[in-house]
Amino acid sequence: MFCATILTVTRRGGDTMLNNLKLRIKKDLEELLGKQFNAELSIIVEEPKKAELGDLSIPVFSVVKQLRKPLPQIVEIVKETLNQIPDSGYFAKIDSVSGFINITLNRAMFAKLVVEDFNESEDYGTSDIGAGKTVCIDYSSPNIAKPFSIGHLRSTIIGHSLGNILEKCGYKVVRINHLGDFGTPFAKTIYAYLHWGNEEVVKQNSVEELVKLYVEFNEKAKQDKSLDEEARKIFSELEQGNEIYVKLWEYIREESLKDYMKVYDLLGVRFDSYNGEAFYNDKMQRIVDELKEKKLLVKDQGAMIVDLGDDIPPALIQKSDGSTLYITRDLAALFYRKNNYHFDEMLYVVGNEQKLHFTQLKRVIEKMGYDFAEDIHHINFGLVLQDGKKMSTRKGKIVKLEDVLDEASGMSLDYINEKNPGLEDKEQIAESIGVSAVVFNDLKNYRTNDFEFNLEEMVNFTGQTGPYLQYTSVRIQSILDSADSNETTLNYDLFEGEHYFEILKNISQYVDTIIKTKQEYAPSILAKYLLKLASLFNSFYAKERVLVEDEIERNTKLHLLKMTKDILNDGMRLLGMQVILKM
RNA sequence: GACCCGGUAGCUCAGCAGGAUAGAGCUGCGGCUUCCUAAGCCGUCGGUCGGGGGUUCGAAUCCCUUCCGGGUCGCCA
Repeated sequence: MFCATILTVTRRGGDTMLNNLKLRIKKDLEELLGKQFNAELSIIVEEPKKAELGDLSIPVFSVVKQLRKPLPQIVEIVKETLNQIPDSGYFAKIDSVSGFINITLNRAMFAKLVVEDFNESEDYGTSDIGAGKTVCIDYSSPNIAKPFSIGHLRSTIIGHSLGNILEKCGYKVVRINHLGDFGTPFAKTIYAYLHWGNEEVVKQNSVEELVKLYVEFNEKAKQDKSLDEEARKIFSELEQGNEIYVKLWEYIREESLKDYMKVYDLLGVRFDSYNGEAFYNDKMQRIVDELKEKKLLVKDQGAMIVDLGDDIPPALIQKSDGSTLYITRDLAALFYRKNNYHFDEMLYVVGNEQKLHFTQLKRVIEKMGYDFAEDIHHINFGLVLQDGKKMSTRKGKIVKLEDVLDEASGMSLDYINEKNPGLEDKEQIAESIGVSAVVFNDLKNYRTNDFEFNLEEMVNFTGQTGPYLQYTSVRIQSILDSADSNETTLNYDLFEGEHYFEILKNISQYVDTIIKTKQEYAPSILAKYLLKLASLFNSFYAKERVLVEDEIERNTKLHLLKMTKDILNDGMRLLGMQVILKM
């Protein structure tokens, strides 16, 4: 009877069953107790810290306070009331310990619900919170003519992963690589190429050579201040459509993109649009005009600015020489996206250091009188550190992401040669492990924090790492491969066992975890969840033999394993990791 | 100087819409393989939750203050 209700609610709300149960208990208790005492009460239903205490827990201190009755009396009243609610059929036991009422569920009954829900669901973990909504994500967005460094890693994988997670929640996702293919730095490269560049050499090794030229420019500019002036002039002319510069621009952009695609292929990252800053070159005047019309633009020290109030600095829209700035192009991009993709949310996966820029961007939109400022989210993230310092260079050289990925793959291969030398497709698998290790190492850390990039730790591939997840999945796969798959009935009583139930409970929380991950735009939430699930399985594996004689027991275990593996694989996919079958 | 972010075990990090004895991984130490992949599992050592006040029955979590580290603050992106 209740199964039906719960399953319906699950489909509709996208919550896990355990969470649903919590919410219902909360609501029912508040209603019944409220009626009884004519008071508005807020009941907390949580999970006890220690599993031995029970499956659900209700601290009653606040009730004691509000109703001004002795604690033991309140405990009795709440217990009594708990027995009256419709869900009480799920309770196997209700205890109380020093102000906490602990409920132990009828685990077999609960397990049946979870298993049935899993079986009936086509893609477990999906929800409809994003149905009919579109989200644009601006991520990766490297600056052209520079190597794809470790610094671009975070934006790329956080953005990619969030895209996957949003799709899982039913959103339509538009992935945008807002290439930094414009601006003064770019003009510097053009100047250097024209003056000191060698066409043949650049053709051979384009990006590397272009970077050399850019560096050379900056070194010479230190001596000769007029060079910066020259670059600004070139940029201004490029903006006006100077043919030579435009042609050069196209060439450099093409070559750089080719280089980046190698990394994107390695990571499995794809975009719907590669429209970079330059794309908006002819779309900015409209913005400037509109700002003028709305009397928001003022001249200040020769530049055109929008005043944003006392708490933040004004936004610089136009330089003294009339050329545009970063925010001008971002405004143009924003309106273009709003008009073409009709987004419900616009996410910018960009580092912490640009916080002010996005605050200004939102404020300008508000000042212009648009209501979608609140749909703009800066998905900020911290630095990648090495030995506590920003990891952009190593021995003075920029750390290329490709090199890091190669290094990780190489280490994986060493490990395979040591552990499983006979493995087929070793190189391919080593690459999957290495790349995924780097990806996971990033995503397991909470976004906004800086994190330590520790190659040493990745050499070990042990503990809270990508390979740990892959290994767990592979282990399960291996068992499933060697088992006959004609499933019969399951013995739900087995789920009374702690190590069974813990896994099952986690499985039931998958949807919730994904939704929370979306709400906080924090893939680390999903990453930590997967580690927990993998860890629970590995403990189970050490304790229980799966392929036992008893058919029903065997099938029950196999089914638990299959659910676990499906979630691990799906979760890894959402994070942008690669799922492998053997290692 | 102003604003923002961080400070939890030797190291890397969870926990922070207040709740039970503060958790993981790594490292160290000690165990586990006649049996489904030991990249695993189990045990153990290790903490004034930066310091000091306050609110509360109860604070790592909320408020104030202070110290330390990082970021940002008009013609870069």
